[in-house]
Amino acid sequence: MILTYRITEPMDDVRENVLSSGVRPLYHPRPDEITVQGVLYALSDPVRLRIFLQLTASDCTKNCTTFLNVVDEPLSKSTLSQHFKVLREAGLIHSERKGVELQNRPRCGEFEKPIAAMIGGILDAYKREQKRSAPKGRTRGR
Amino acid sequence: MILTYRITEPMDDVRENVLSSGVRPLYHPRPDEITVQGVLYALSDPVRLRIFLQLTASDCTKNCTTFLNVVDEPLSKSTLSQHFKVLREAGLIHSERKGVELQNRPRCGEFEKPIAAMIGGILDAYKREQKRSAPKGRTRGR
DNA sequence: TACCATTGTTCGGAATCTTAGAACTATCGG
DNA sequence: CCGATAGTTCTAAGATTCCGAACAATGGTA
Repeated sequence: MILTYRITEPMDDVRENVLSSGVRPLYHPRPDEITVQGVLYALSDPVRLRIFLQLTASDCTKNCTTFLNVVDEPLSKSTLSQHFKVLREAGLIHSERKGVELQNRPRCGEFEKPIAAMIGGILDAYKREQKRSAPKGRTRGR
Repeated sequence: MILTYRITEPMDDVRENVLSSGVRPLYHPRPDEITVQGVLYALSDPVRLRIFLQLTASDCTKNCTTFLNVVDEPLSKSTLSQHFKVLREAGLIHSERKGVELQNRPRCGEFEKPIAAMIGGILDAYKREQKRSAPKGRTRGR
């Protein structure tokens, strides 16, 4: 996906300008800065697609750790952190620091019309696909 | 995107089974084998998205060489070949050998409903985005 | 049949991206 | 202040992607 989507600079550069505050501020693009290509790239990864789906499905905000087991093999914290950054900088989710954790929610309400329609189509198709492959003897309850 | 989308085996393995016919047969998934994830991955690359858009825009088939300059920097033949393979194996295009060249066309008519809607949404949003960014002193004609 | 031009594929190495573990920052609760 | 928790950054290993070069298949021409 090339450098087109490297939005943030190395930490050293940041510290120089911000006089060492420690944590990098969270970057969120404006709705009109959200691109088709950026969204497709963000959702082209199975982990990120599932995270985004689950965030849109439930109406509440969720922290990152919630998704450590979003796919079969458990992910490392650092990988997850990276995935959230990609989703955030593509404009798909909003993240807010709340105490020690990060509250993440989808930005569905903010998308411009065509982007909103596109994302709706993606989520819809994905949900149907899931529904079709899942229903094999699901043990109800525990 | 991991090996999930490595559909074809190394050439040596192929030759063993096919008793050295030379060219690998072109793999096309059935419509019901086309996945959301596969499509998103295929279109997450700027080159492939543009190729696909241009194939759907014009109604005719096009060979690979046509797209050597689909983005600013000209691509190499080998890279282009790889991109077409990805689009084909994701189920987005159909390729047919016709003499010395490959005729490529989008498979739009074949997609299952949800996938078709998803792809429609993507292309629509992408077209609008292009339209918005392009209109700066376009020299009409030559 | 031999030869050459054209189109696309495969191979191999360099460049780039992704991942995970370790070290680190920041916040909250005793 | 100390320990526990949640995320981030760094770095090195592993995977992908890209290109040039060599190759394969077809078609035309002699």
